[in-house]
Amino acid sequence: MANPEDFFKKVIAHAKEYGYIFASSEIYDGLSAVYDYAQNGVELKKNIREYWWRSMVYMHQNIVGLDSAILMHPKIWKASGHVDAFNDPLIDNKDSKKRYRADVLVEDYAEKLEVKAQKEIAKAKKRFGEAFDQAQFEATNDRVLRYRQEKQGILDRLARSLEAEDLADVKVLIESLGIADPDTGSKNWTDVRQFNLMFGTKLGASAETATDLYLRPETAQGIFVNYLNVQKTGRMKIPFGIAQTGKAFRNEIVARQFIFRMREFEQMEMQFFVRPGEEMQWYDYWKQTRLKWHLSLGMGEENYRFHDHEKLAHYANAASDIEFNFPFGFKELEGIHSRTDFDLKQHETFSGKKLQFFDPELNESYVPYVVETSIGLDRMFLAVLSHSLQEETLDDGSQRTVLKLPFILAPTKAAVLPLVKKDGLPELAKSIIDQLQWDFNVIYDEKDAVGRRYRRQDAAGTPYCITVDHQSLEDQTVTLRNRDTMEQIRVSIDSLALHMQEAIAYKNWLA
RNA sequence: GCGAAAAUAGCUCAGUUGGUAGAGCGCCACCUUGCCAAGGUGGAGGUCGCGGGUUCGAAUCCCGUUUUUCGCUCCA
Repeated sequence: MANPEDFFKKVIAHAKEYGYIFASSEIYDGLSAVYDYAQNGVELKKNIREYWWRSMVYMHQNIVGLDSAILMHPKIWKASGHVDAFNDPLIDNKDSKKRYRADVLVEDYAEKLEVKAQKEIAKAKKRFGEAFDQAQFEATNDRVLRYRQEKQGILDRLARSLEAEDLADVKVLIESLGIADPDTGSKNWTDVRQFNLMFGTKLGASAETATDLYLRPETAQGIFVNYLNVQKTGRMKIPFGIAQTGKAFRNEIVARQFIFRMREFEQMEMQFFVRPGEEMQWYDYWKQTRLKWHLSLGMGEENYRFHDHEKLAHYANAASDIEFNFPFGFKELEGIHSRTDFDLKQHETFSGKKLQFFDPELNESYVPYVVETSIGLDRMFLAVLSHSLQEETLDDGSQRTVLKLPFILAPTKAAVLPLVKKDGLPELAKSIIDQLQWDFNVIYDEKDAVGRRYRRQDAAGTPYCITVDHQSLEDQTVTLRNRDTMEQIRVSIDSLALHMQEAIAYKNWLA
């Protein structure tokens, strides 16, 4: 299908046309980077969530679920580092129209001074050869001392300004140092502005007494602050995990690429608590286990890859992404992080409560290490949807648009179609609906020629079409058509549920 | 948030130098056909993204604004 950009547009158009995703608040011109899941979208999303939940919670005896609140005590975000880390001072260059983090610009400048100092040291080393005493040189050389002093002065002032939230002074600092746009050399800067990436809200109805709260920017913290409750009431022994799905919110500066990056999104996270020192083997275990889960959906091994992080976040000692081949290239779909004991330790400090686990085998208490798997449900949705949308050329040269969703994830499992809408065929078709709808999401359609109805279901992603014809009235058999092969088999009405069950059994997919 | 482009029916689009909107598909009803989309007849649906301005008159010209797309910046 043409080029990736056009294809991505097709995915978006298809998502709307077939009732998967609508822009939020559309009749009011929409709300930037917020989307609603439509009648089919909500089913697909629910099925993906269920597929994840079963693999995590039901298939692991030592993993249990949790549904913590979106609103949490504001101190949690202090402890987690989000209040600091999600506050970036940004500055724009008016000429190049590029945006930078103001603190990074200053830090880069300071780093250049260090580079100069290092050059002096290297020069001296060359000059003096074997006899060179580096420590002594660094302590006495005027130039080195001056560079280092200046560097420290700049960093101290930056730290003071940021601490005091004096953004004007950060700009003064940038101007007085003559820092230029690294790309263009322009020094024409805007003011420094603060961007808070967390959504704020208020607890309490009256404005005076209200407390400032945040909508959670990740679900993980709800697990950390509950871990000991779960461990005790569930009699969990390390290693064990807690899984949770739920909404999280971030004020992304630029939200783009359809549902890939939204301001309100849903995460599926599992925090696995392990003995300190054993985190790397569990990290490897979860990397492999999670990749296996993805591959079980049959969307092609070549469309996944690991991306190991070089630069680690403040809380992690190892981190890797599972990237998926989206229409706009390989992008992060899931993250597997070894979070150490950072979060729990932080919560011990901020709450003043002990968050230790007593390990009876070792006969000692410790704060567990945590290995996290965190996947964006909306991203997974986009991965499934974009991979499934295919344009086929049939043997007779005609075209067909088919949404080849994994059967187990498809919103509607079957459409029941009377060949004609007379002679009692609709009545029989409806009685089949009555029978199947206890176990499957099925729909009825009698409009238009049957071939047309097949194509309509193909485009909507329905795996099966069940057609009732005149023979059905005589021998209680119908045809069962497979979306992907377009092949039909004649089966008895009684055996329909069995055929379908076989095709969407978790055992046959997850195992 | 900055820059560029776009916005007309559910979708894809047309609309000539300004003279108060059309097509195809889709949708609904009826008729006809009946196993791989696009038969017939009839019908519903648009104050041309929104708000101002110019004009006797604006979908069309001007300004602002919102949203979308692309590029930049950001993305534990």
